[in-house]
Amino acid sequence: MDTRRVDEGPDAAKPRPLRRDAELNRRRILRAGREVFAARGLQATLNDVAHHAGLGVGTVYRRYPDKQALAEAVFAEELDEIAAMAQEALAEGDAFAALAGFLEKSLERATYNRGLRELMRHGTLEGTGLARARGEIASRCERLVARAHAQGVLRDGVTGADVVPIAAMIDAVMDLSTERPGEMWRRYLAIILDGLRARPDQAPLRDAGGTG
Amino acid sequence: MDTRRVDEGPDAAKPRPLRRDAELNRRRILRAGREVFAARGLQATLNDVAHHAGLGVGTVYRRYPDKQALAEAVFAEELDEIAAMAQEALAEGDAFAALAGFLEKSLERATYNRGLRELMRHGTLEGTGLARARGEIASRCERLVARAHAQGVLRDGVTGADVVPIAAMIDAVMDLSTERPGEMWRRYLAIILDGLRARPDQAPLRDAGGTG
DNA sequence: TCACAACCGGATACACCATATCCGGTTCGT
DNA sequence: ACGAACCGGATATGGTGTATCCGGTTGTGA
Repeated sequence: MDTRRVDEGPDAAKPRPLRRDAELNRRRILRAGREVFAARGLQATLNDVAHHAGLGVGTVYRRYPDKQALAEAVFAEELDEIAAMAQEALAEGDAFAALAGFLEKSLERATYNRGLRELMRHGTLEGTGLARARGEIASRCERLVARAHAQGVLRDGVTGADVVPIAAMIDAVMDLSTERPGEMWRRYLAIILDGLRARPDQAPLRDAGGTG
Repeated sequence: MDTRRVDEGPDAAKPRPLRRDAELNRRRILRAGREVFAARGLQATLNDVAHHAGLGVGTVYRRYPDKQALAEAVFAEELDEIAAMAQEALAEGDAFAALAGFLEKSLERATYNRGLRELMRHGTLEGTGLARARGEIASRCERLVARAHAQGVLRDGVTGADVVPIAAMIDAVMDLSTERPGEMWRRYLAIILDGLRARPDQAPLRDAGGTG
């Protein structure tokens, strides 16, 4: 029997604070994870992360039972930062510029973050600890789009759900170039944004629903 | 000394025709390769192909020393078919419709062909047997674009080199949906095409050159 | 200062996978 | 009918990512 927790509530689950060195290492691991996943993508190994953090593999595995756990911790932070960008965009006056600016800023951040890009390409995130942040981003995109529609600057039929595919498309352009992504993607984002703008003579945009 | 080839030219390199059964199997393999690469992508194994062809692994390895060899044979055919589509498009009167139609048709073909999509995403193809077909497609795209410019229907600054990134973008949309690609990509192709169309008030398209 | 729990390191066991070969048996071509 | 060409697929090989284990070290509270 474990007597140390006898006075905590039934399901307290309050993890005792880490020893000082352990806590320091936890941060090191998180930071290394961010850097390694950004540089080499999600396929990077916990061994890679450990080495990059200057720690042993065992140390990493003790703190994060597997890659999934570390990845969730890392990307929860990053997605929150993107959610914050969306929030800022909601403050801008020109709704089209707000939407465009959000896309540009968030994609710019993704440029040198392979892990983030792989994540947003495979989408779902259901059942992971990232669902909350993802939902927040989605709902803010929805509002961004609604605002633009209200101002009449966005083509009829455009939806908040269009943001993810657009991001995926730009990501594909970044992937195209060997080595570093470069700035080519901005060209294509511009093209897409022009296709999204409301125009007088416009043909109706085809249905958003369907098989995928 | 090999007396059988004594009267062929210095570097004749004319492979003796295959035995009937071997030739039959060669075709079976090629066909199976097409189907398997289309369904499961380039990561499919030669063992997979062999099984799908109803043949032993050894049979496949004898004909095609490795996956690369088979893949080149398979995709040379497929790229030639796409090159033919571009050729047809060059005959159409309306140059914008021709370009749009070519993109739509070729991407439609890619929809259910994972291997083809992976190929066009990674691009280069340099140093493979596919470089020729790729070059043919590229030059026809160039002509398609030039024609559209001549008719004044294409936005200033659009290049033949834009075709590959556009294809990559649509491919990314197809990848987004779990399971079969569906028809969603047509929506985004429409958006992009609208962004490509010449318009009176248009801002100049940003530079095509650069780091990638 | 001491004692012990918590922690560290990284060699290593494990499981998985694609690749490619080898060779006894079979079929084709002459 | 004879030999060359061919077939089949079990299996050797090498590489990779995952996760554990345990002897040695360090932080912490008494």
